[in-house]
Amino acid sequence: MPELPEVETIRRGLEGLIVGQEINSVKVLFSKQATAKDLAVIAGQKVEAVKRRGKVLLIELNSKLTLLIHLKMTGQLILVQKSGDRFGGGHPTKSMQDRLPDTSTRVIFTFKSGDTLFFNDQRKFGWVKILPTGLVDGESLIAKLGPEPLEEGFKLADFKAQLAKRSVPIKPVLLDQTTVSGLGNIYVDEALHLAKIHPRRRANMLSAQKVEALYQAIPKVLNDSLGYGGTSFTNFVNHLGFMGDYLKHARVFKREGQLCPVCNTTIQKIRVGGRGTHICPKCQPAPKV
DNA sequence: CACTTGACCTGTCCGC
DNA sequence: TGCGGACAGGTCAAGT
Repeated sequence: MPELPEVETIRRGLEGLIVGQEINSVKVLFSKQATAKDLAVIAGQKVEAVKRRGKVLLIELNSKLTLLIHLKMTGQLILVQKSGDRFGGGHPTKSMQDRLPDTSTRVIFTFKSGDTLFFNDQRKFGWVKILPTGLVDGESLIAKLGPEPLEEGFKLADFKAQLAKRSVPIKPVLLDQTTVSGLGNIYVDEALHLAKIHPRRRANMLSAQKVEALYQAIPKVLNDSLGYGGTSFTNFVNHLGFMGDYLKHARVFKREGQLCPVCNTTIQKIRVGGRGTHICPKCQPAPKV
């Protein structure tokens, strides 16, 4: 479930807290998601930058190595700081300290400072791996990613061309990371509602106006969510263990039975491409087919 | 090649 | 109360 806004929320949080810190040790508790032998080399290295590509978090280390982390659906990355009062009261360091590690903890990174970074993942779909920084762009998943929707490289003309090539419903096209990177089930539903497009409309049948509305809706919903610290409805928490607030402000996602914020029609939940999908039947009229 | 389906996992919820 | 089954959804492999 962590999509672009959730991973970016974690990235921003971690960036301010671990850049410059030296890693002391790494403990792998579940070897299918991370290889202890490979990760051992990062002991003694310093964090130089925390980046993101699509939904993948990239922690760059000195000696030109990068730690790649994908949270998939239930992954969490939580930093427990040694000194709980370093950033003033109120953050959950104390309680997280008591709670972690827990049964979903898969990897534990310990810093020289005494801070600890926990990679938790209830469903074990996520992964942690280490690569030479120069090979990150060629990594199988990253090499295929489409443009970052919040950056300059996301161009209307390219987006149009991508959609024109696809005859399937627009929803799976947006979920496909090669079209645009970072979207998942939440923000696809939100963007399609904002653009007033039914998720079953064929991508190559959308009018130029609809494609443009969608092109604008995508960064809009992502930025809105970033402003609320992402979306939490099952597992997502940020780098300090806090939940995101976007769901309270969502347009349609997880709101079946409630009223559309635009026209007050009852929101429905349907299935598109095997995915639970939320729509306003009035704002997003079904294609004729 | 374009597209669809199943697998990977575990916790939760629903109906009986 | 317990149990089977559906469901949650990101990505990849294998299928049509």
